[in-house]
Amino acid sequence: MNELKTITVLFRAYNSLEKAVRDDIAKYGLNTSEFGVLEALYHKEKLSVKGVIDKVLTPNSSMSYVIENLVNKGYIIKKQSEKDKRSYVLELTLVGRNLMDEIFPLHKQNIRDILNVLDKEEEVVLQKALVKIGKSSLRK
Amino acid sequence: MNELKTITVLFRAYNSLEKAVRDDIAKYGLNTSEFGVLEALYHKEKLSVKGVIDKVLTPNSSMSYVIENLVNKGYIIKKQSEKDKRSYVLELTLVGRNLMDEIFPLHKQNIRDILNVLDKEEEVVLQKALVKIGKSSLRK
DNA sequence: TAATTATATTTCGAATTCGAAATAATTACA
DNA sequence: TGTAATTATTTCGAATTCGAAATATAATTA
Repeated sequence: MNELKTITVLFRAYNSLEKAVRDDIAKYGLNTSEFGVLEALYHKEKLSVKGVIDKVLTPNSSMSYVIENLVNKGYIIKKQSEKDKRSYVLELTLVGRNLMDEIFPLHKQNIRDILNVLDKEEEVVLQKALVKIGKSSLRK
Repeated sequence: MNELKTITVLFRAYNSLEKAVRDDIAKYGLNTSEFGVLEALYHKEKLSVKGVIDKVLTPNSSMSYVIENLVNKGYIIKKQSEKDKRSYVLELTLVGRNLMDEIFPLHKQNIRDILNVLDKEEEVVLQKALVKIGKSSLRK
């Protein structure tokens, strides 16, 4: 059949899923990049800028901008590291944490509602295949 | 385990795959949106702007811009439809077609090289799961 | 046929994204 | 130790992306 079908359906699935997430998160005045940073900090307490970059999919040149916006919105604080003065440590503010306490469960449920069209086994195979693809595309 | 693992690996797989494609196509001075339009026209001969939009993932507000660039680059022509004067018909120029004759097989091979980490069966399951997810996220 | 609704496309303004180069601090190593 | 290489982050400028509103034409309906 069509040799590119897999990439086509992957791109489509990503796009509609990403849009569902984007629309959901937009209700709280956040975009996907911002949410990614908040999510990373929500789970890790403290992270350097580099630490966040390693967790999310936003390139460093965009990250400064994203972080600046989050600081301006009052959701995170940014402090120069004592040990390594090149580095800046990020942390949620109380407001940021409260926001995530509110949003995160809804976000998670929203995604689960979508993914629950898959049965358990199917989801596991999917995960494995996607991990393989992720690695495989890096080697190019 | 982690309930969000599936979306995480999906986003990662998409990102690295998309970057591989982007870098590949960038060699020819095209971005992903532009390539999507050329690809649609490469297979369909003629399409209206709407026809293209229905095939690719670019929203209409961005499409005008993408099309304008492709016209300026000399890869497509755009002509008002006789039947329906709201509509504009797009078509590859000879230059555009030659370009695609050159690029498309390489692009296809590039993607197959990445996807061939999957065995046949795995790829089929993946496709099915992704189609389900695509539909499921639209219903939100 | 006039008025209404629907469809195709563009415009607008603003936000986001990117790669490449710059800056600043740290580490390696000759 | 001094110089080079590496790492963390930002800046810059330009391109791309988006949603919402506008425009223009076509189809529907009263």
